[in-house]
Amino acid sequence: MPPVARSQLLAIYERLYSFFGPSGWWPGETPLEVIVGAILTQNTSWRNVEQALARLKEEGALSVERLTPIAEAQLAEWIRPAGYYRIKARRLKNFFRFLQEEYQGRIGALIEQPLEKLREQLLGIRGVGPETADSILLYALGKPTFVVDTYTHRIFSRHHLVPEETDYEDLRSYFLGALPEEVPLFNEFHALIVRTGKTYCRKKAPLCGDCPLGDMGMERQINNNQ
DNA sequence: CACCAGGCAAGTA
DNA sequence: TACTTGCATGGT
Repeated sequence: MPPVARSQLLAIYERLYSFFGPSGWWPGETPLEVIVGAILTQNTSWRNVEQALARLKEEGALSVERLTPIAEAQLAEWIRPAGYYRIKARRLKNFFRFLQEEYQGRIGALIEQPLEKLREQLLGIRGVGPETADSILLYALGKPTFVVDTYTHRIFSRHHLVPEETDYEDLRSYFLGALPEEVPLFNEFHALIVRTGKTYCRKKAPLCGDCPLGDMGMERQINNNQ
């Protein structure tokens, strides 16, 4: 039996959806913009990423044709507001090299590939870890994977819904195993988790008293204390 | 001023 | 294998 039972997980989803309403994620107009945003937002506030994306649009550079051959130093300068701009320029170039070499620069060709093969390929790119890979798969390509992030771990471990030591792949497996395989559900659930984390589950100043999850998870905590 | 944000990889023991 | 550190801007 997984740490999070199916019925409990769906109840949590319903609670969050009732509280926040639909999220409309991912905030990006094209698959390419979603992919670039996924790399730029690594350990970085979305507000900063927006500035970098806006700059790329101003420069007319937000396309596969422009980004594939672009000079890394030039790209770094344009994405500077997103932070870690040198390493992220390298990571973006790594992605576009992969896209060119494996798929002739065609994002449409990615979508035809099976989920697990594509996930392994993305994880093989330097600078694309599990969260970035799953974000690209779900939000840019519409594949049925679940995106885990720091908020997922923080919220679920704080509510004693999973053990503190649960890692990324374990959390992803729990969600995938407990939820019906529906892209819109995976999409909305992750968005709701991030919205919950931003408002009610910060690293400091937790504000757990006002958390929309209320006391969901307390039963498990009592069980653990037996 | 300190701390944090929708990670990831490289270095160390 | 299991920690630790570097990467960097911008908002609270």
